[in-house]
Amino acid sequence: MYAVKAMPRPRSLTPARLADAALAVLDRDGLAGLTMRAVGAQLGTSTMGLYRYVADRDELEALVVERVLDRVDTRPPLDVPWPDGVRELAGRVRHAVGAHPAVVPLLPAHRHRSPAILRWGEAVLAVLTRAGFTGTGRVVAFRALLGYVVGAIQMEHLGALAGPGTAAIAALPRDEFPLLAETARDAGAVGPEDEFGGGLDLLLDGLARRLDT
Amino acid sequence: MYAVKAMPRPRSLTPARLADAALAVLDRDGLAGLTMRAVGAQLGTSTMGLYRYVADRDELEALVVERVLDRVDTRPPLDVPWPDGVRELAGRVRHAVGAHPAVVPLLPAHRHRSPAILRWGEAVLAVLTRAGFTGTGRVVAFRALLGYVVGAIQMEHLGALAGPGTAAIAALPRDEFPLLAETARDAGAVGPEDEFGGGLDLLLDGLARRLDT
DNA sequence: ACCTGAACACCGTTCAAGT
DNA sequence: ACCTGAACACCGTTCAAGT
Repeated sequence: MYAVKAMPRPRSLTPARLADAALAVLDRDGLAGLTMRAVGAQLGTSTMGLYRYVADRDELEALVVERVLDRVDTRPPLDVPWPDGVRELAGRVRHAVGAHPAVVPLLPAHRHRSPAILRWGEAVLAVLTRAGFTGTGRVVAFRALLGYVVGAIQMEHLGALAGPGTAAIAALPRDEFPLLAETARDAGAVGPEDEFGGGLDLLLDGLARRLDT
Repeated sequence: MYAVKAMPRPRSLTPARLADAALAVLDRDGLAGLTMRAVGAQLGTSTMGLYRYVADRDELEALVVERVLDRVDTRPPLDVPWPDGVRELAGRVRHAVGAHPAVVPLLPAHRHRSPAILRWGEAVLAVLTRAGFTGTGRVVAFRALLGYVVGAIQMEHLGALAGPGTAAIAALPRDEFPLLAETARDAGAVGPEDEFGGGLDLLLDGLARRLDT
């Protein structure tokens, strides 16, 4: 009979539980409320307990970002025309982020290291490659889509034209910003969905032209 | 002879000097180093002295953002074909931000309230309007351009494909992210200038198609 | 009127101590 | 091995006091 190794005390937390708690705090109290102390309290453990699972606050943020993005389905839709495939993939990210808007300010800084976003990027590239993009053309296409999706989602949630900012802009001095005021008024007729989709369609049309020639 | 009002002691600072000092700190020490204490030290005044010119840290950040964006020429280029006009305006913002990359993380939060960005938006709309865009089509065009410019500039400086991130991505497990690895390798042949311009051209082509029909 | 320094209520994180 | 609380070095900001 072998000597039984002394059982180490089981860890009381899991990365998943930590991520859930941090996201709950973020949703409830916003980014300013997301502190190590608050997450500790949310879990009923000491603040310092978190450091057993996470090296620092930065890693906690990465965990929250991943918790949000991990939900997006990253299987490439290859059974539809490629523009529809791109629309579908872009829409999935937009939808996942829309469920937790407080995470938006964290996205730019943590995008690189997110496995979920990497999987999503691979899916976008699968669709683009199937469509016929290669080499530097594919690089530009991919970067443009990524840039647009990142920027548009941010605009939607930290909104200038859409959302609460619209009214403020529509009230701008008409003599100094006549076109901006007019455009803000017109913006009322365009929902956030159409705004996101409309801009994406512009990009997709531009991409389609590259494929023709 | 009138009684001379007691001269109030002249203010020792100006908003411009404050903005300059804050930008100098930001350029030197990065966003984490931009503190009220550091800016006070930079000016040789007390920390609390700043509060006479700025309500809080948020306003200090807005001042820095404005200091960077105020340099962009916002006269609409109406003497060239409209796509060139848009390229020119987008390039000016990109150039101004490129001179102070540490300001990038501050842009999304302070974009709305920046007079410089409003003037820039007015110029973009002038070009678009001259090109023939109106109503909701103009709204979508404007928002798409804004979203792309914001997103692409952010990508360039917090970079995923371009910059230091590229090498990391190129070293990804080839079996899990084959297309991402391939694309990152191809990205070496595309400079940041071409990447920004190439994506913008896609958008402009899409916009041109809207005008034809 | 303008500026200052001490003090307060927070942070993230180090570290020695508990079980 | 795992968890804790006190303590440290920072923040932004309030407030009473100085000239």
